[in-house]
Amino acid sequence: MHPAIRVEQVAEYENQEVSIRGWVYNRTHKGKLVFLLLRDGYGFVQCVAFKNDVDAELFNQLVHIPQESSIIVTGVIRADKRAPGIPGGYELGITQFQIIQAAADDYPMALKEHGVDFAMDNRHFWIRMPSQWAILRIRAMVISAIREWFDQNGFINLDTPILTPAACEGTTTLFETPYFDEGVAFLAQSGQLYNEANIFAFSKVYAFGPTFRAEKSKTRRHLTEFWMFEPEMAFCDLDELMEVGEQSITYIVKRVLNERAPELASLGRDTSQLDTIEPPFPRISYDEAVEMIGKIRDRTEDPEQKELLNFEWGMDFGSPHETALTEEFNKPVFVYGFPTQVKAFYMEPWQGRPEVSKSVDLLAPEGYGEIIGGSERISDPELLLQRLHEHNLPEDAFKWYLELRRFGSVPHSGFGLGVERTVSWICGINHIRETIPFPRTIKRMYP
RNA sequence: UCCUCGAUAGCUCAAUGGGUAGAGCGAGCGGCUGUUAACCGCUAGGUUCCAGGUUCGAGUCCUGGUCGAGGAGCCA
Repeated sequence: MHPAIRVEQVAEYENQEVSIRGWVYNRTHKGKLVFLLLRDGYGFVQCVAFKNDVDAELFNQLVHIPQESSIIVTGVIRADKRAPGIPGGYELGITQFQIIQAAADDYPMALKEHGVDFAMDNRHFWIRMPSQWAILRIRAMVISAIREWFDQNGFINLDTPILTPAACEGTTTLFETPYFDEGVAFLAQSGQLYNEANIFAFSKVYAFGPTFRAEKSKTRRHLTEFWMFEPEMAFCDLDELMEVGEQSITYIVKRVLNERAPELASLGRDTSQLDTIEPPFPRISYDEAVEMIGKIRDRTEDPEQKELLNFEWGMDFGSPHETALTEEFNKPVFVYGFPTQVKAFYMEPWQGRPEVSKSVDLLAPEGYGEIIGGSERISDPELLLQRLHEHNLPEDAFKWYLELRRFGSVPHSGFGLGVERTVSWICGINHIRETIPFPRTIKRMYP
């Protein structure tokens, strides 16, 4: 009896007869020879039949099987350097095959380049193609790795609500939905405030889930629905937070390099850019960053680019600034100590410099931008209340949040890691929309 | 909200100064024993995004609109 195997296991079954269940990704025939490129969800493998080796009816069926038909194919695995596939290098010599369903002959996704609009309209098919399949396999590995690292380092996963009351920051960038007699609920932009409650019961926690932003951002780095991984730690200052950031990011990169090498190779990713990722990451202050941007601007020839790099102390970075900064480093870089005025109300001020907050962003290399944003949180109840008022936030909505500071307040810190931006960077791809199975952007909700 | 660009066969694109709308891929049929998005031959496949205008004649020029893309702003 031959075992049913997964394509990723082919190397273990060399010279054995096996079955593989999957779909016809491509078919090509050359007279008395037919090749099927079969995908089974775990990889892509070439299957071959010679006309003289199989019966005439079977050969005829193979020659005519439509792309995307679901089949079970049986045969002997053999090593062959000519065999394409992921991982490739092995092929199956067909002895039997069974058609589960012969696909219709008008499958829309021809094996060629497609425009953005067409590819996105056919996202439900696009994810079958090797590039998208590889990216999403890497996404899953990134998520597994994040959870592994935090689970192994004393964190507990406690997820936070998606439906939240009016609160946090202004409501202009929140999606709202009717909520029974309460009026409206808002889709969460962050689980942070609830995370802060959780640390006083569990010390180190993380939340992982979707977040929603109704911003009209239309760039390669933005989605309206994206996934964020948010750790929060009691008894933790900004330096310790950065250590957690660099260690967890390094772990993620190493896991992907080890476990998803064929996928990275199929994407054409230059992994030499990732091999060097090791702690410590460079840490530069906002003040130093402003100075660096000024120098970069001074040596920039292109007047348009020069204009984009205009900057003065007190502004928040735009994409051009982040990109210019990260090009100076070959590792992710921490920028810390942003001006209080551009950051959220809950960030702890710098000791002796109240105009600066204990905040930090981690910028990915190669122009991929901010992948982590975090801070040490205000632990003093009086200061927190004052900041709420300064930001014109409703005190009663934050009653529970303020109460946290009255019963066992401690220095604490946390950050949010954007999963899609991290996957974009690791995969080296151009647009964030390819890093999530069904992206939601300002212009698209289908499929 | 602003700037720029685009829409022609199922897909990716071409079409001289305004003069019969084409190619490759995909699909169907046939040929070929090592293909890598194979190759070769044949066949089918069109409301040129929509509405109006100019003209003997509009894919092409003009006006308005729709949809999409890239970027900026925005992104606690």
